[in-house]
Amino acid sequence: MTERGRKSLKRAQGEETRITLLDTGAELFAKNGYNGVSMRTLAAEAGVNLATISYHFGGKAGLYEAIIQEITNVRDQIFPPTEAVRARLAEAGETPEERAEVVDWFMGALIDGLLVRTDYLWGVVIISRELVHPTEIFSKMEAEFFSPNLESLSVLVRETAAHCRDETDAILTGHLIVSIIIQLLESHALICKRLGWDSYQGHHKTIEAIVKTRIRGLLGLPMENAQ
Amino acid sequence: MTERGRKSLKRAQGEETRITLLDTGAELFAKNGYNGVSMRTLAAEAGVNLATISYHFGGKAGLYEAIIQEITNVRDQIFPPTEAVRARLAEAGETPEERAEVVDWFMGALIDGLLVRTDYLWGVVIISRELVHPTEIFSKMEAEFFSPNLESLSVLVRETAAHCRDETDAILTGHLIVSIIIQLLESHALICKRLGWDSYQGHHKTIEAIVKTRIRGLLGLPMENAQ
DNA sequence: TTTTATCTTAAACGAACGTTTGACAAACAT
DNA sequence: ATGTTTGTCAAACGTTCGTTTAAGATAAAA
Repeated sequence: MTERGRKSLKRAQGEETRITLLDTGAELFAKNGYNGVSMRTLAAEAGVNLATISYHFGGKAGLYEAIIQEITNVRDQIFPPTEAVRARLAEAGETPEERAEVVDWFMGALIDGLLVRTDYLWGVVIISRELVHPTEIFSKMEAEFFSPNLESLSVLVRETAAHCRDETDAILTGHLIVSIIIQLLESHALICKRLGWDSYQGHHKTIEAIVKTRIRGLLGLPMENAQ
Repeated sequence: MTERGRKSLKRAQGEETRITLLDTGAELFAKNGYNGVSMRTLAAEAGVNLATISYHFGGKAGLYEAIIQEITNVRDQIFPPTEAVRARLAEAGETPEERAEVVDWFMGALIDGLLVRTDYLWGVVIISRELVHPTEIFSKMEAEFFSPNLESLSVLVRETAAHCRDETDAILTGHLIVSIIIQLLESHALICKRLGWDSYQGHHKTIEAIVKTRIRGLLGLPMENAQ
């Protein structure tokens, strides 16, 4: 959410305001929930006038939906799409270690897109929060965000796991994997406190190595050479 | 949250109202977040007058804190406490399969306390939500709820896992395990939709078998005989 | 019965909410 | 130069929020 158009000075000003509101809104909504953020604090935090939000997004709900849309737009930059997974699987060999390396690649992409790069962090937290109490936008989010991502994961599980009973197992196990990543984002305060860290900064490699190893094991793959 | 005193008719009336408010509040706060629930809708949903909430709990914040306290009070009924884990580990043998059976027991207790019995479901969702944006009650929750539970888990990991690099690995892996259970609660709507289920009802055994097997693998233990 | 304590209730309070309005400045198009 | 579009702003709108008050109802204690 950092690029901006260069059409004209006046347009650029408005676009910059739009981006500022999307970024500020994502962080505040993720931290405090939709109802926990007032338009006045949001405007103050973004350094704009109260009415500017309604001007650009039609209102509070409009801004919220725009933030969610922003995430679904860059979905494939975070989660490797199903075709990419299939391609990678086709290239790889059939030995357990070779299958495991595909899993490493997938988890590496996930960790890089969500833990290392933090551009879309708050957006993903917002979306994952919507799961607890599905409202009318749930169907849209399910179709445009969750379903494709979890499809990638169940393909990965089905084609790599050493122990996979049936389709239910593949789908549920795919969900278990994404659960781990989501929760790494949401409980980063608790995890850092327990590990004596200030933040994940400087510990990405440690986390990545542990998570990759554990996911390998979860899929019944060799845990020794996670990379 | 179902037992009640029998001191007198009048006292019993008030206590019943208290319990109704705790139950109703837990569900509403879990689904909509603290700021997403108004005292008027809460009172209407519980079938009591608006002022009754303030009478019993001092206000909205008081009810919220009472709900969280309710969960920390029954913490050990959900998460096996550290001493129970150590005792079980001491009884068990040293073979991988015997270690794995201790893990099965732990996961069975967790699934039973949170997925099968649903008394404390909403409370746990509320607590896990507080993780995203720690406030002043975070320290209290960390000390009274999370720290003991995660201590149990890191002991379990340290004493059973076949691949455990160091203390960081044990703590983080313990967190990965609880992440899976928490997310099973929070995203039950999405999971059921993906699996074509109405709810978890009638599928507890399926979930339990898959989760136990996957956790065994995650810890580098034999995945064949999960029970 | 009278008194007291416990619990519920309707009504009102000020504060904060999301939204709308109309005026204003700056950069466009003609 | 002139009118239009675009973006920002302060002020006010009606609504809903959490809280408080004072009165009423019921069971226990005197």
